[in-house]
Amino acid sequence: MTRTANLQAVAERAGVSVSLVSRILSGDDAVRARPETRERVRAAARELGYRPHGAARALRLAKAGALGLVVHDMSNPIHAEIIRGAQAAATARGQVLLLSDAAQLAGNPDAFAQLVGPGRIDGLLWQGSGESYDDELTARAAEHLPTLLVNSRSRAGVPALRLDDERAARLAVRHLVDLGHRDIAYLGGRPGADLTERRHAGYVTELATHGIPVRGEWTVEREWDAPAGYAGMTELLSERPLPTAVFVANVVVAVGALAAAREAGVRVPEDLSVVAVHDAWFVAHGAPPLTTVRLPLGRLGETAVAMLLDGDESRAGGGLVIDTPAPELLVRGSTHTYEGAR
Amino acid sequence: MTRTANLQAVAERAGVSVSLVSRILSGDDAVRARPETRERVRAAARELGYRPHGAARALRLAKAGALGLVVHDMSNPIHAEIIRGAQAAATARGQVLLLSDAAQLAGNPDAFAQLVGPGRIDGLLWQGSGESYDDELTARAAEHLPTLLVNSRSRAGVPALRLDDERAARLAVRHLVDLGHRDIAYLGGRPGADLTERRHAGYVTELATHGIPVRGEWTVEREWDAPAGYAGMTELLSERPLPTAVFVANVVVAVGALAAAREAGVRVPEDLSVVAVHDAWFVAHGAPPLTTVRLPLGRLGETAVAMLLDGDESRAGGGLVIDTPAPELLVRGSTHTYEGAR
DNA sequence: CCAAGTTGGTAAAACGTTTGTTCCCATCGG
DNA sequence: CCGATGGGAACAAACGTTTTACCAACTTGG
Repeated sequence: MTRTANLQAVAERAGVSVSLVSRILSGDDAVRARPETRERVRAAARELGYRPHGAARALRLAKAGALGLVVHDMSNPIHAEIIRGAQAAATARGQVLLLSDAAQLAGNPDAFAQLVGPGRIDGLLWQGSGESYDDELTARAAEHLPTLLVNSRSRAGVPALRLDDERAARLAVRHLVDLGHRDIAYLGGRPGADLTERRHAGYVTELATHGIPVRGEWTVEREWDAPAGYAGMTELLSERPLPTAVFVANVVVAVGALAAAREAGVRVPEDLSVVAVHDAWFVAHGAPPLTTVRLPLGRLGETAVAMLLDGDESRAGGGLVIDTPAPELLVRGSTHTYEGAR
Repeated sequence: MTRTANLQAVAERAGVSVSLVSRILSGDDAVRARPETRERVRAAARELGYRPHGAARALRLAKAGALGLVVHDMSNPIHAEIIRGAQAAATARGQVLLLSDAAQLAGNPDAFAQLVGPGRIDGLLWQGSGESYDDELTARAAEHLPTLLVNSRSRAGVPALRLDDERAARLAVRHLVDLGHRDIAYLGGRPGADLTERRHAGYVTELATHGIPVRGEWTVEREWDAPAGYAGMTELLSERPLPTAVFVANVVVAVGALAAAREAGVRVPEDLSVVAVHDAWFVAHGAPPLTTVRLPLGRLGETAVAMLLDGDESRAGGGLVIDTPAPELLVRGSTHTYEGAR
């Protein structure tokens, strides 16, 4: 664990000044040096195993070379997908990614201050969940740093990037309609969250397009997790008349919903068709394999990083929709033609 | 986005020197200052919204205040659990976590150099997958940084932390034996990976304890993902005689295995009992809900961070097993009493 | 032969901290 | 009355970079 060589060590070995080494190694073409000198410097750097000191460079350049990424639940595969995209974009552009958890940050002011303080990160990506502290923390961060909300509409004046949730919802609902369903329920996420609202809007719009009235008792919103999906589906199954199909606003919720249907003895897809927004590897292997609408989550992460690095985040001032690639319907085993009254 | 105040600004406002401000704000009790001076300094800092500059501090202290965490697949819920634990421990101890992807690092030497170079991180956690580049990269990192392999045995001289896989395997197998099964197959992960080897060892040992011979054709190893589980189970189901129970070395593999059984018309648990290592939220809602053995993955992440921060990583020189809390059997719906010959 | 330009570099400041050392002044013991 | 002590604070160096400004030695044109 020997102390790594710095510029001065390289300079001494090559018999030149520190400043010359810096310029040559950083590929500064404006500097005038003999080819043989350049080669000597490079050789010295190589021999000593020189690697630039991150903190020193960050200090001098007033650029951390890092981006912060805050998520509120890593075990959610949806978020993992966003992280992966952000990670790839950051690495490709020579930046590192600093990961943190929203709930932990909310409970630890010092950690938050450290993260958004000067000299740590050059920009912040926030994948919240609509918790009350999200707005406060992101607004505070935005005072000091380029900040971007991810998978959300713009809140508290902070720019945001999101997906075309309404279109995804319409695609899913239209699939059900195409199969002959007219009694279609909506199972959402946390009430009031804009994700569920936008997907509900798509659901309503698509039904209207086909002249199908919306029944209030077939709209249930609980939370973004599987237990909520279980409870929500249980509630839907207590309604009379029963719907013949359910549009679920999130694949995680759908996992719980499928379990509830199974326990209630309702067969999917024979008795009830189910389609959900977002795809995840494990629902493709479920019983039944779930029909889903895939959205470009990875692209969302990539784009967010790119905008932050390009200082372009104000373009998303009022919220910006990533709509390519377009939402894609993946038909699997949880949706089925409506066969008429049972 | 105004430039944040530095120590000098605070010093001027309080009418004292920079060094005094630094000492007072860092709570240095050795410095002698009048209480009124202290208060004046603190007030000035508060009014100007002073927050220390991360890079400057890192440079001066020769401590980055950050730990690197490299994982090889974020969408794996097992890894998410480890990350969560590491994240919590790091935040609690005032460190930030720098996340990176093993495969991306392997393909991008510059990114790797930047990550492990001086002034970025004080230590490295590596959650690999047994890829060939893992050994090389971790060995290189270990030359410069305290490095710890996570969920692996010690490799290439790099210290490692792992869970009690053998005990977990024995617990799972014993559960099957207790249910009356004697024809128990093993479905593992990537052949040669030490994770699958240790779990296989537990399987063999536990069978031996009960005087049950091991049948070679009932041991199948493929990969650590669901498609491999599907293929592996399909292979097992082509054997004659059929086993009455399968111990699956990983919950992700088990998801694919269950799908294969379903498609083959083999009922779980009536025809075949299945138990897997590791727990994940979505298998609790599956059909059937999967019986699993939970291991303290979060604790693994926490401990790794703690050891790195305490400079204790050499204690794990030859590999160290985290065995508390103990593996826990979660009996759900995928295991069933053996009812005798079918 | 000399001024001007070019070549090949060097010196030094600055980024914001932390910390070992020094300095001034008042008080106190003798 | 004088040296020692200690309280209260300032000075200055250092961490490793980057970058602006500068300089010495040649070369060249007239």
